[in-house]
Amino acid sequence: MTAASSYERIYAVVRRIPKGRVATYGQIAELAGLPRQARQVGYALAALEDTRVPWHRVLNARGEISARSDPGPERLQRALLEREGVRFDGQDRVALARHLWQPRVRRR
DNA sequence: GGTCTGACTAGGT
DNA sequence: AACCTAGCCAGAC
Repeated sequence: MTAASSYERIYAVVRRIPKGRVATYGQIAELAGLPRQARQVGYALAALEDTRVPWHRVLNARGEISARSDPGPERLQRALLEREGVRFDGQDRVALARHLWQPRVRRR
C-alpha cells in the first residue's frame, strides 16, 4: 500500500462525513481499511489541499480538536464546526455521544 | 536498515 | 476527570 493510495482512501471516507457531524481519527482509519493507523489520518489531513474534503470534522477520541505541532489551524477548525452547528463545551470539547457520525455499514 | 517523529489511543492510577 | 505511560505504525532520514 503506497502512501498516496492510503491517503486517497482516507480522503474518501472523510468526504462521507455529513455536515454537522464529526468523526475520530481512529474511526476514519478503521473505515478506510487501515486499522490502528489513526496517526496516518492526521498526516493525510495535514497534507491535504483539496478543499472538498471536510478535514475539520475529524477530532481526537476525546472529542477535542487535536493540537498541531505548528499551531494555527485549530481556530479555523473550530469556527468551521460551529458554523455547521457543532457545539463545544466549556472545556473545548464536543459531545461525541451527540455529534459522532455513525455511518451505515457498507456492502459490496 | 536502525532511529526518530508525531492532527493517535487504550488502559491504569 | 486529568494525567501518564506504553503501544502503535508509516514516513523521512
